[in-house]
Amino acid sequence: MARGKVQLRRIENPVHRQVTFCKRRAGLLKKAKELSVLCDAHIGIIIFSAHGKLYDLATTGTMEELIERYKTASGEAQQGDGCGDQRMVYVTQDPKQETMVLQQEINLLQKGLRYIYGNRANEHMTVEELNALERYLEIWMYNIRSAKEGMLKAANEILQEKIVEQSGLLDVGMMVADQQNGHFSTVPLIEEITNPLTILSGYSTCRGSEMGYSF
Amino acid sequence: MARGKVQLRRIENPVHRQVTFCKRRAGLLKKAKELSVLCDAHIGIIIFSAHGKLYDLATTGTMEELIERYKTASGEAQQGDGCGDQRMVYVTQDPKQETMVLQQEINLLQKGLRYIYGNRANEHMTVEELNALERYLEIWMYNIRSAKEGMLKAANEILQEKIVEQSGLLDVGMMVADQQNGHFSTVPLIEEITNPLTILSGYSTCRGSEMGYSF
DNA sequence: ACCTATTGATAATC
DNA sequence: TGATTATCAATAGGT
Repeated sequence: MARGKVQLRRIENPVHRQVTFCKRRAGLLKKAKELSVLCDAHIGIIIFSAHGKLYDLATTGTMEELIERYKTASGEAQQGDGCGDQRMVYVTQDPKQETMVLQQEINLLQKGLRYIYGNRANEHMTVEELNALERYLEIWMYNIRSAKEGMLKAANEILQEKIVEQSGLLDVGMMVADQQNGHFSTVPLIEEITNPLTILSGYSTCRGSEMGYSF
Repeated sequence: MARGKVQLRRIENPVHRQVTFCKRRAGLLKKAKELSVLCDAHIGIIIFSAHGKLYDLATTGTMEELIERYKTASGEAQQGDGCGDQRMVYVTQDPKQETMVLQQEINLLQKGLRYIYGNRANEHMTVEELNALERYLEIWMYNIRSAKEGMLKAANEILQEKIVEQSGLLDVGMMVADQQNGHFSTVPLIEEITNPLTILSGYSTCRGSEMGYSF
């Protein structure tokens, strides 16, 4: 890319190769994170350096989850869509897969519960799992707050209707308070919710030019 | 990239999102192949689109091979016994009661999951439940971030020890940077931490290996 | 590590 | 979809 076109073959100079490996590896992972955020994709990347060192990334949940999902998805697979140059394996989001994703998330949540509430000596969580959990929670909070907002709006609309109907004075504050402690089952949606995991609020950038996770 | 800087957040327009997904997915896989060729790296990529379609790439052998290798390489995570356990939220003595509280919370979480993921028409949550869930999540986030900070501090201490041991010049920045995309990938750099540790009075004397952290 | 000249990727548009 | 192109982003080579 810069100062000279690069040939698409193994870099012979070991120093250059190592430097390029570091730079491009960072670039690749950054691209993956961007794709994940921009397009609701769930991406797992496994990189083994020439010397066997492992680098990995799971934009959603844990790598284990993605691997499990991969196995079931690739098991029943074929076909391709019209777009890309790569083989595409799985076709549609079937209930089985969706159920599995859900179950995996529940498992992680339960593990997190035991870890947080229980004795940490009996429950071990990797940094990766903790990060995955944190991302889940952020998304949940977003969804929950959206839902509450939606409820409030719906409540307000109903109030408005009643006010119009009666064309009279009504103690609005009283009614809203009433709804809050009661049951309001008709929950308005915010928008299409494909998969909450993917409504990632863009990852934050570390100060400087490095990209990283929010802490 | 072109005609306007892109924001790092989910693309709302479904058409744009799909187009970008196709383009960037192709770009990502191309980059991976280049990295693999240029630097002798073995790379596996798993991509699930928002609709559950699977796209994958294995630059070397099969994905299954890479996955097996991944499990071996990442499975070398270790764990230790717990050190003084901090219970930040609930302190319930009776195991039976604690179990019950846990189970209740799990039930709420699962309900929340179904609510968020599934059809909201089939799952109703009251505002009160949503509020409770939100409180749980806030507490969780606090705990998870604390745990991560504890891990980081423990990791730093180990690094410090290594530096002292060698009583020589070691490029710490390099080491950490190297780990960024490796298995410490989600742990922020040392320099970025300083203050947050004040939250963690309880962890200060603990070593990572003594706390059940898996690095 | 850090800096730029270049190349490469891609968002908008047709 | 498939091209085109104006711009932005990644990075090779050098310090």
